[in-house]
Amino acid sequence: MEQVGYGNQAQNLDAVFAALADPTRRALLTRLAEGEASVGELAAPFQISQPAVSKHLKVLEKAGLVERGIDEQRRPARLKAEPMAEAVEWMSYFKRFWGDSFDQLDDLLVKLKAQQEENKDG
Amino acid sequence: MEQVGYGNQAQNLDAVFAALADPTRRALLTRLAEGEASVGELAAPFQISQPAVSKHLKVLEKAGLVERGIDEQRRPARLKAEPMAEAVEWMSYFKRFWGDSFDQLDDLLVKLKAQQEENKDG
DNA sequence: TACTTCTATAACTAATAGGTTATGGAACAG
DNA sequence: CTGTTCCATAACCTATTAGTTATAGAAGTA
Repeated sequence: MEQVGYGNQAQNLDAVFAALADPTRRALLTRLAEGEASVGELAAPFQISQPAVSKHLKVLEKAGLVERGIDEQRRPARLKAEPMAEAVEWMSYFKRFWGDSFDQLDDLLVKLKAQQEENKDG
Repeated sequence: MEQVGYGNQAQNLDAVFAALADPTRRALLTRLAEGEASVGELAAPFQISQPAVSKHLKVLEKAGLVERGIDEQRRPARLKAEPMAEAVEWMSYFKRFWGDSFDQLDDLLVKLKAQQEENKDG
């Protein structure tokens, strides 16, 4: 049984929003959007120590935003963006307070989906 | 110390994501979506002290998510959701990673629309 | 084996966050 | 004025965060 509103996802939302609240971590995610990278590769552009990057990666990992792999000595990090969808979903509750842009995206996707259905039928 | 310039947008994203990382603050925003409320009204349902709520409101205010008014002795809080749009915009860069197939995108859409309907009904 | 590379972890520090109680001030009610 | 209501702020405590340096271990290389 779930209550309406927050509760089940709240804990993960805590972790996701907190992870995104740090500019270095956001930059790491942006870098990872280009492809997986080792700790060393991630640390290089930021001029903070390697242990600091390892810590950031751990925060991202706990939020579910990053997965780690094994490649010889390396432990490459890989982006996992799904938790962002939950964050966006939570914020979508408020979209009527910030205007139509979200609605427009929504409309566009509905139209595209409808076209897909048309193609299936025809 | 910062090495590579994070801009004003980044600073605001820091504040917005950090503000959203607390479940009490998210609950306050959800409450404010129903309309403006005084500090006392906001504090009542949560079992934390009034000064704690005042602090949370200050965090939300600095993130631009809340505005304060004046009504006799009261200082009602009012939702301002625009900064959420910036947060969503930032995350939209990663949309391709949480579903590049239309079916997955459609799943998200269905969830969002379901919430929308809930809001209309509730 | 010995050395180098890559990363994690421990130990420490300084700052911030989230909570408390106490208190004071501003705005109404009498 | 007196008292009450509403709220902000101060002072304080504890836990967490973000960084550091030092070190150890695992894996590849000579």
